[in-house]
Amino acid sequence: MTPEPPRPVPGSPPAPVDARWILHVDMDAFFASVEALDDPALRGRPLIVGGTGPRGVVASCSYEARAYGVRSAMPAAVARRLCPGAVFVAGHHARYAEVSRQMHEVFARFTPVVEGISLDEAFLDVTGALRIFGPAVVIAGAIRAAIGDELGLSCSVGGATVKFLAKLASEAAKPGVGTAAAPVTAGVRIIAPGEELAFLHPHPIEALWGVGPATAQRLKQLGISTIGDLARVDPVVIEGAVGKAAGGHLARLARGVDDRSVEAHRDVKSISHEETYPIDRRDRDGLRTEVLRMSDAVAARMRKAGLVGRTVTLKIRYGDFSTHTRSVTSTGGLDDAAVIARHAGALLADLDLSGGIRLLGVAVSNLFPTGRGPGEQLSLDLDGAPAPARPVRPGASAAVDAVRARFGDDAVGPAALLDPSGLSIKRPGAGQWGPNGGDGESGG
DNA sequence: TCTGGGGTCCTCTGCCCT
DNA sequence: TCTGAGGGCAGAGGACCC
Repeated sequence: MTPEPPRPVPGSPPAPVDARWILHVDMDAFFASVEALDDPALRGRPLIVGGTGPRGVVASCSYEARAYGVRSAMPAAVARRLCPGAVFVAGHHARYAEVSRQMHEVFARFTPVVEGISLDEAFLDVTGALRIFGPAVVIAGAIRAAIGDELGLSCSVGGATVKFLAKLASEAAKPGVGTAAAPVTAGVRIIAPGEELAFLHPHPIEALWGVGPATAQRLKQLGISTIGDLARVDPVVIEGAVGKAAGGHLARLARGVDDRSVEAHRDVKSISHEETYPIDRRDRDGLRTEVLRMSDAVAARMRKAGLVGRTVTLKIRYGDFSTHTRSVTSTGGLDDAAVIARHAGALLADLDLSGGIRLLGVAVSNLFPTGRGPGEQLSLDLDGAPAPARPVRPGASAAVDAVRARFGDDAVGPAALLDPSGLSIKRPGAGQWGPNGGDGESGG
């Protein structure tokens, strides 16, 4: 397909065609916008996508909801209090993934070098496209127009010669953001070479990628509150405050130095599944069944990705929100639900559950492609005694995958996961943003 | 106000081996 | 044989991102 004819964005500086140019595309209120796209009745209303139960959080919200102070990652209970009239939607992850694929089809018309950060964000290295489509500002405008015309969605695009500045620029281009010194120009903000530090230094340190609440607190104790402050401090002092790796990295960013490239492909390092329960749990037998269910979910995703792993990690979070992990590393690769569950179950057996746990999770890391790493997986009996090593073979797991591919995820699974009626199998995935409260939609 | 789920990366500590 | 240093690795936890 041929890209849209480029539309110049007024007010943005021209970009030289000989520099490296990176764009950061960030969809505006993505999940909420997709919901409103699919259901016109939701348009123009305060809309909150996320967990609707007592322990849910806000994953995305419309700009109408933001006007009430609702923000992403906010507890759903707080959001409901701030905006009682909001419509709550549990969300449709598969639909968001589908729209995300369509976004990437648009990106691919402009450059093959696309790094997806999440469903709604991506970096694009458009250096090679400059001579075809024009300067970065024109490409940014064309992408934004194509997303709007073809998908019916709005996005913000930032552009710069380095990655993290492109991201900051897209945030500056968001609706409602902008100052007299740095006005927003139609959802596009380009940081021209030479303008970097003037744009960067007034930002608070929290704007830097990698500075969260804990790091910001430490830096503020040193009297550092803006990126400009950070740039004026000796990097050794920063390293002393936040550690060598992070300190050196932040010191470079504060000077506008970021040599990271746009990576079109990144290897997956771990695959996990975790869930928060509506009320704290102490039932060890029930939790062992949960471990099996989560192991089944993780194993299925690993096999789908063609990966096996060596390290199994069990994660629990107690009622007081303290989080603990226990892990074990096997000598061979594993991708079988029963084997993962036995490792995780043995780790669970060593933990004290008397205080009640709110979250349980199973993860597998140390991943490598099937057939490319250690060729055996160690099996543990449920009582923790190791069983003889056996080769990794498709066997029963492959049969399960084949049945699921043909008849759906609920068609087959471990017998222990049958519900009391025996008619259906509990599956992972419910409660993407925390346990839901009931019908998944309320309010209005 | 009370904190999801799926990730990555870093630091620290302890153990084992040389 | 004992001890200490140093490297590599595993395990655990923390911080951060979207």
